[in-house]
Amino acid sequence: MTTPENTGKECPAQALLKLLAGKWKPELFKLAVAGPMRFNSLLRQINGANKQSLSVALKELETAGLLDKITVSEKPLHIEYHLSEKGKALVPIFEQLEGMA
Amino acid sequence: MTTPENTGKECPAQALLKLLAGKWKPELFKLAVAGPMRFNSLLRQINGANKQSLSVALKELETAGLLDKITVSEKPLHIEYHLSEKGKALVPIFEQLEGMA
DNA sequence: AGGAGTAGTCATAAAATTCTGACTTATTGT
DNA sequence: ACAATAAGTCAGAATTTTATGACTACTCCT
Repeated sequence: MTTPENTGKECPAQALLKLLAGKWKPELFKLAVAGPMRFNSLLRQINGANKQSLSVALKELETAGLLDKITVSEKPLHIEYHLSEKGKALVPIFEQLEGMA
Repeated sequence: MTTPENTGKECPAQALLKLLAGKWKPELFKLAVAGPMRFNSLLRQINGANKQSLSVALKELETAGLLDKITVSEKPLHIEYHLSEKGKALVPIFEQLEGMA
């Protein structure tokens, strides 16, 4: 018993909920559904957001496998964040949530 | 316009997500699905939880209309927290989330 | 009348999240 | 060569969330 608390059997939904509820996350998710996103654009279009938080949020969503980070090696050479398959699977859940809010 | 940012058109899912993701919330929700809950019992059975946070969490869930607070005027005279209809409507969403976690 | 149980509140403290502003690295346009 | 754009990182500050421990008020049992 190295950890007296939370010894494993935690709520499975907990982690996912916390991930999705973080600041700017739902915003990002919604935008990702609409199409590929780019860092600096997000910074401009999401009123009030700051680099740091967006950066962290994107990284978390990516780590969780909800977003794919893609380097586009063309013309202006940039990075795009796309909704992954796993991310798309969450869309109906978001819709239900919005439906009952 | 006390708040210069987030002037209205926010993600509808945002608030609900934040509500559900707070500490002990999923735990409480799960227990509420299993049956009526009582304050001191929760304090004992939820390892690591503290009065204050539970109190606040219950109040928030109640305010959001997910739990009903019922005073039982019988024998030992106590209070019970029940899952409301609105709360029950969230159950399938939780299940889906758990399914993909 | 005294002790235990139930359901909290309150002020304060510690911890986690989010924000700010300065700085970085690489690519592109003129 | 220089400035702008793109995509960040970093340290420190401000804010928000959670946790602690002490205390209240009411009921129940003996």
